[in-house]
Amino acid sequence: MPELPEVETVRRSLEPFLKGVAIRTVAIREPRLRRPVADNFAELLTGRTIAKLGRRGKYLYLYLDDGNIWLIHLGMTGQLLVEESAGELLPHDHVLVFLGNGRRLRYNDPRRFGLMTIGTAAEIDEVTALGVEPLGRAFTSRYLWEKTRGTRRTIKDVLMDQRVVAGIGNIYASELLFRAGVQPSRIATTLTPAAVERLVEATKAVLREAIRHRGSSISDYRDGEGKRGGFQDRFRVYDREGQPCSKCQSRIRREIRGGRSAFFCPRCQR
DNA sequence: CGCACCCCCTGCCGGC
DNA sequence: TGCCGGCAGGGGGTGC
Repeated sequence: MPELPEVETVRRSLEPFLKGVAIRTVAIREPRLRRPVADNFAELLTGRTIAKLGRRGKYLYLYLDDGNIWLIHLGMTGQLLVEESAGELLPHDHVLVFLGNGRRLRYNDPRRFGLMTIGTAAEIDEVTALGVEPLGRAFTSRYLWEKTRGTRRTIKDVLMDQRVVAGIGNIYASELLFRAGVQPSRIATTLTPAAVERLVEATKAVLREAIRHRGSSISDYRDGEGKRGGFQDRFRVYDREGQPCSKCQSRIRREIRGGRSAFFCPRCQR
C-alpha cells in the first residue's frame, strides 16, 4: 500500500504526537513480521525519547535520543495510529507503544509484510539500501540517464528499483509514466534525453501532488490519525483498465509483468 | 547481472 | 449460499 506519499503523510501526521515524546512501555503481541521483531526490541525502546521523525523512500526513521534509529516499513497493509491509551484492540495489532503523553501508538498489519527494527545509522542504511530521494536534488535527469544506460530492463522496473530511486511503488510508477508519456514496458536504455527529463519532472510533480492530497487510500491506507487520503480520486491510469483516457479517450490498458499490473494509455504513452 | 518465477500473509471480490 | 481462483500498495530469494 504505502508508497512515498503515504509514508510522508504518515510521518507528518504522527510528528505532533511523537516528536520529543518519551516511550514508557512496549508490547509485542506478534513478532512475526517480514523479519521477526528482535528479542531486545522493547528493551532498546523503553525509556528513550523520540527526537525527530524522518523518512527515506517508503521507510519511516524515528531518531531516538541515544543515537539509534527506530526503522519502520509498512509493507502493503501496515498502519501506524496514535490514539488514547485505553482504546480497544483489533485483530492484527502487532505492536503497541505507550507514550509519555498518555497516548498509544498502535501498529496494525494484517499481511505482516511490514518491518520494525532498531539500529545505528550504519546498520539501518544496510537494511534499507536505498537510492536517491526522488524529491531531492540528487534525482536529476543526468542521474536517471546514467541509470538507464546499458540495461535491458523496462523503465517501470528501473523506477521501482529502490536502490536506484527510493519510494516509487506500483501506483505512482503507472501515474508518473502516464504523465511523462512513456509506456511502462519501454526498455529503459531506448529512452531519449528528452523523455528521461520528462520522467524526472513527472516523478517529482506526481509525488508532490499526491503528498498534497495526503496520499492514496484504495482500501486500507490511513494516516497516523486514521484519516483517508484523497489522491485515489485523481488517478489517471492506475486501476482504470477499460476506462477512457482523460486526454484522448482511448481505453486504458493493463499489462502484467513480474506479477504486478501496469496501467497505461496505449495512445498517449510510447 | 538481469529476469522470470515463486514465496511470504490475509482479505476481498467476482464468477460459478 | 459457498467455494475457489485471482488479485492487492511491499520486499526477497532462487535458478537459469
